[in-house]
Amino acid sequence: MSNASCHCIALRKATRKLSSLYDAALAPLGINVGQFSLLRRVRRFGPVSLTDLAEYLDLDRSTVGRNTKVLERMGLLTVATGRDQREALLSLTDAGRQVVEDGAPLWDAVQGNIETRLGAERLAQLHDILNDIQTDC
Amino acid sequence: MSNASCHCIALRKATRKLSSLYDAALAPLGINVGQFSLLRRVRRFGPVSLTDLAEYLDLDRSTVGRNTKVLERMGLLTVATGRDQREALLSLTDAGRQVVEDGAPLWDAVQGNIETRLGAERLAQLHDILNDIQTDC
DNA sequence: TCAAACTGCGGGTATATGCACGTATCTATG
DNA sequence: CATAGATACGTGCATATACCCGCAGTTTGA
Repeated sequence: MSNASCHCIALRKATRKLSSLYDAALAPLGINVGQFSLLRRVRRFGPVSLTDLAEYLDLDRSTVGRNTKVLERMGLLTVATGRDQREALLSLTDAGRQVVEDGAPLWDAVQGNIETRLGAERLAQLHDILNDIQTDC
Repeated sequence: MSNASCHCIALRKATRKLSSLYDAALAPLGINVGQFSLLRRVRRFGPVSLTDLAEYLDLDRSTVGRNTKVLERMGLLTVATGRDQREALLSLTDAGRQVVEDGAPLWDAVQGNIETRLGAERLAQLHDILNDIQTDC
């Protein structure tokens, strides 16, 4: 079976496509799906440090640091120093909260599209498999 | 169901993990899974233009152009001008062919691991779903 | 034949992502 | 209390990825 096309490449390809779908849906807000996800995490867990946020998002800390810089420049979140002066505590600005709120229906729409297209069963299969992939290392 | 976590983010996360697995396996060769995939395509279809290769890989042409530059710098492929002087025709060098050959067993190993871990059925489900995602736009 | 339309690329711009390294800060121990 | 070790970040480096624009070479239609 290993002669089949690379599972990794197939996954990457699908990820690009799916990302572009979500990105297109959120485009009216001027943010992409990664940024939307990050903002929602900050809304939910903020004020939160970069390290903790990176853990939640399962991304490298430095990646999160750079990604937040973009959102900070956009005025969607602020970075404050905590009691521990090393910590960069992230919080949403009013604009950031607004974007998350405005984005919800847009995100719901794409998410719903995907669910309709794939159906509940295959969707469950997908998440089950993805989960396996992530927990195997 | 839309309250579940974002399908796109889940896919991206799994893609990062899986990519790093493949990358680790190919690390002895000094290339990553994307580069390995590209080299194999060039071996199979070369000499091939950037535009055609981009189509095969389902990547943006400029992305492929940049990615090939890295491999060219590594001495794994060469860029020649075709009859149509605009075309950049890609071919593997001897070193490139060697890398593809040496990489085959390494790639087989990871690919096989994944297949063992997921099992044939779930693997078929995965590809079926990924295929759907890609063809829906 | 000659200009218009088309095509193939390169480069600029921007984000995403991870690793390695350096700096500032905190903490625990002698 | 001073210092070694741990922790939180930032930055440099490298690749991945896409979009847009402009240049140059090609093809085509009048």
